[in-house]
Amino acid sequence: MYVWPSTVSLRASVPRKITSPASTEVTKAVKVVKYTYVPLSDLKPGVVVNVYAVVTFFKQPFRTKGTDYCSTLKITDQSNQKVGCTIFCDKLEEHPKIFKMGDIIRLHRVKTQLFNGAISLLTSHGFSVVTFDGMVGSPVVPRTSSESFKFGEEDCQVVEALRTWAANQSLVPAQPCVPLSAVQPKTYFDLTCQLLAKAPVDSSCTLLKVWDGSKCPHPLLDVFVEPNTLEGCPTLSKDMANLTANVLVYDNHVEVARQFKPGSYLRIYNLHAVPGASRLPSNDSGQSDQTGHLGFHLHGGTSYGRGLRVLPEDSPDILDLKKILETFSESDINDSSMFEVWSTPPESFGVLTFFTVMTCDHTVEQVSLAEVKSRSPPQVFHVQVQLKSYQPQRLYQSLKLFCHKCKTIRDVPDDVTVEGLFSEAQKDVGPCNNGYWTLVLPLPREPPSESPSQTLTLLMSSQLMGNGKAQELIFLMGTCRIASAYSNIVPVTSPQGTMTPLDLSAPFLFRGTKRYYGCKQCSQLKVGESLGEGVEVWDEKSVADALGVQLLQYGLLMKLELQDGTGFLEALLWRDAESFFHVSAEDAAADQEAQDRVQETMDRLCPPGSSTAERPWMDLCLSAYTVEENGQRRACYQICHTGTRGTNPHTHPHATPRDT
DNA sequence: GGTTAGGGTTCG
Repeated sequence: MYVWPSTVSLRASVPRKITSPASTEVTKAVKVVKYTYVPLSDLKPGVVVNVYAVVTFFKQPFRTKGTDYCSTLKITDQSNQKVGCTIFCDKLEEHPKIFKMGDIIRLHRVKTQLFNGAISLLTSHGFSVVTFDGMVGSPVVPRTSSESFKFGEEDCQVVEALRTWAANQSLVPAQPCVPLSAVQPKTYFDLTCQLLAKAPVDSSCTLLKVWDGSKCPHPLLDVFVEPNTLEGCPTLSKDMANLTANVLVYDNHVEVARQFKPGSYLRIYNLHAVPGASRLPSNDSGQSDQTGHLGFHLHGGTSYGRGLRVLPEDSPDILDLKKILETFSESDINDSSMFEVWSTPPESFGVLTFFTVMTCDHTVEQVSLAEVKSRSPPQVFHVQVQLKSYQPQRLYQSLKLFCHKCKTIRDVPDDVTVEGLFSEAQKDVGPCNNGYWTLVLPLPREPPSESPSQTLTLLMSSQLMGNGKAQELIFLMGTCRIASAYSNIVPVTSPQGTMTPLDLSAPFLFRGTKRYYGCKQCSQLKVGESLGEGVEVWDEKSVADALGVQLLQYGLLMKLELQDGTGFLEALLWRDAESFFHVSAEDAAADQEAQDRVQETMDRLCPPGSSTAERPWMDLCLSAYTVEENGQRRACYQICHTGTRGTNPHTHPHATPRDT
C-alpha cells in the first residue's frame, strides 16, 4: 500500500480500477494507492499505465535531435508479448539504469501508443522508472536516482516472479559479455573492464585504455598518444604483458566517455574487435609493426545497443572483476620473470588460467561456437569456452557400460538393484550336479546366526583343481561377504539343478573391489563346458572368454553445455572422457579417490553457485559428426584430444576404496 | 508544452 497525494495522478496510475466518483472525493486526506501493473498483452492504445517487465534489448541513453536523451528498449513479461519502449528525458540520471539484457524494469506512468500496427510505450507526465538485476537469487535492490520512489514487499515478489519466469525462457540469445582472454577477432562483444587512462584523439574520437585482468591470446594493438594528453596512468608493464586493450570511441560516444574518470568500471556494449588496424592516429613509423594486433572500436551510432556506461562498484559483475584485478599487484606485473610466462600464448594466469590442454596435433584455426554451429559436420574445431552447465549432476550417473560388439551403452546398476538381483537368484539355489564342478562346501555363514535356510555354496572347477589353480576362479551360490583370498568370483545359481551364471543384469564377476558386467545381447553363456585351455592369467578378459560373456567396458558419459560469448553448444564427453579427467572409468566405478577426482574437476570448471566470470576458460578440441534419430539427422559434438591440467596431486590425499 | 525515435553493425 502506498501514499499518493494527488487524485489526478491517481487516475492515471490506476486506469482500470478507479471508476467511482466517490473515490475522488477524498481529496484532503492523503490517498492510499496500490499501483496496478498491466500485463503487456493487455495494453490498449492511448492510456497511461504501469508495467513490470524483463528487458530483452536496450540502448543506453543517446542524444536526440530534440531536447532530450532517448533510451530505446524492448521488454517482455509472462504474457510473452514483446513491446518496444521509448523513454525521453532530458536528465541522464532519470533514464533507466540497465546494465544487461535480462534486467527487470518497472515503469510508472507510461503512455501506450499504436505504432506500425503494434503497441509501444512512451514516457508520459510524471514518468518514473526503477530497474533490478535479473539474476534469480540475487538481492532485489532497486536501481534509481529518485529518492521518492515507492518500493515494497509486493515489488520484491513481482521481480522474483519475473526473474524465475525469464530464467526458463532463453530471452537473451547469447551471452554478449566476453573477457579479453576470449575475444575473437572481427566479432562484436560486450566488455566489462576498468578504465586505466584516456586521451582525446580528435573531435570525433577518444582513446580509452582498459583492462579486465585477463590476457588476450591475440597480441593487442598499442595506440601511442602524447603523454601530456593522457589522463590517468596506464602502466607500461600492463601494456607489455598484453593486458591493456586500446578502445577507440567514436562520434556520439565521445561525449559519454568524456565523463569517465580513470579507475572507474565500465561496460562497453557492441565493441568491435578489429585485427591489424594499421592506420591509426599518431601511430608513427617509429612504432613496431602491429599488423594483426587487435584494436577495439566503438563505432558511432547506436545500432545493436552500441554504447558505454559506468557500472556501480557494488554490482555483482564488478565485484567479480575487482577480485580478478586484485590478484595482480604492480610488483607481479613488473617482475620480468613473469613476462616469460606471459609471453607464451595461449597460457594465461591467475583466475583466468586455461584449464585444459589439447593433445591433438592438427592445426585447425580457433573458432567461435557460433561458427561451429554454422558449419556442417563432419569436422574438427578448436574452441575457447567456459562451462555453462553439465549433466548428470550426480556424477555416479555418468558411469556407463559399453559393448564394443553391439555398440550399446547401459547404466551401471546401483547397489540396491544388484542386491535385488542376488536375492532373486537365491530363490533358485539348490543342489546342483555337474561333472565339471566340484562342490567344495556349503560355507558357514557370517555371522552364523543368519537364517539357516540361506545356504552358501562354493564350487570350483575340477579342471582348475587339477592344474593347481583352483583358488584363482571360484563359483559362488548364495550371497555373502567373502574374503579377498579368491581373485575371481563368479556368482551362480542353479534353477534346474544346473549351475548357471546369474542374469547378466548383475555383475558376472567380482575381482577385488571391481565388478564386471556382460552384454545381455552379445554373450553366449557356456558354463558347464570345460574352462579355457591354456589360460595363463585369470583376469576379467579370460574369465569372460571362458564363460562366453561379451565383456562390457566401463566409460564416463557427460553432457557439457559450453559458452563463449557467441553462443552455447552442447558437447558430449565420452570417447576421451578418461584422458580428460585423467582417471580410468573402471577405477571410478570402484575407487572413491578416482570418483573424487572427477568431482573436483567438475567443481573447478563450474564452482557451485559461481558466476560466469569465475569459471575458468578451456581450450577444447571438438569433433562434429552426424547422428540419425527417428529419421532426423542432427549434428553432434564430442570433446576429444583434451585433458585438464594443473591438478595438484596434493589435493588428492589417498582415499580408501569404496566398500564393496 | 511539444519534440525527439520508433533496435538490426563502421567504414575510423
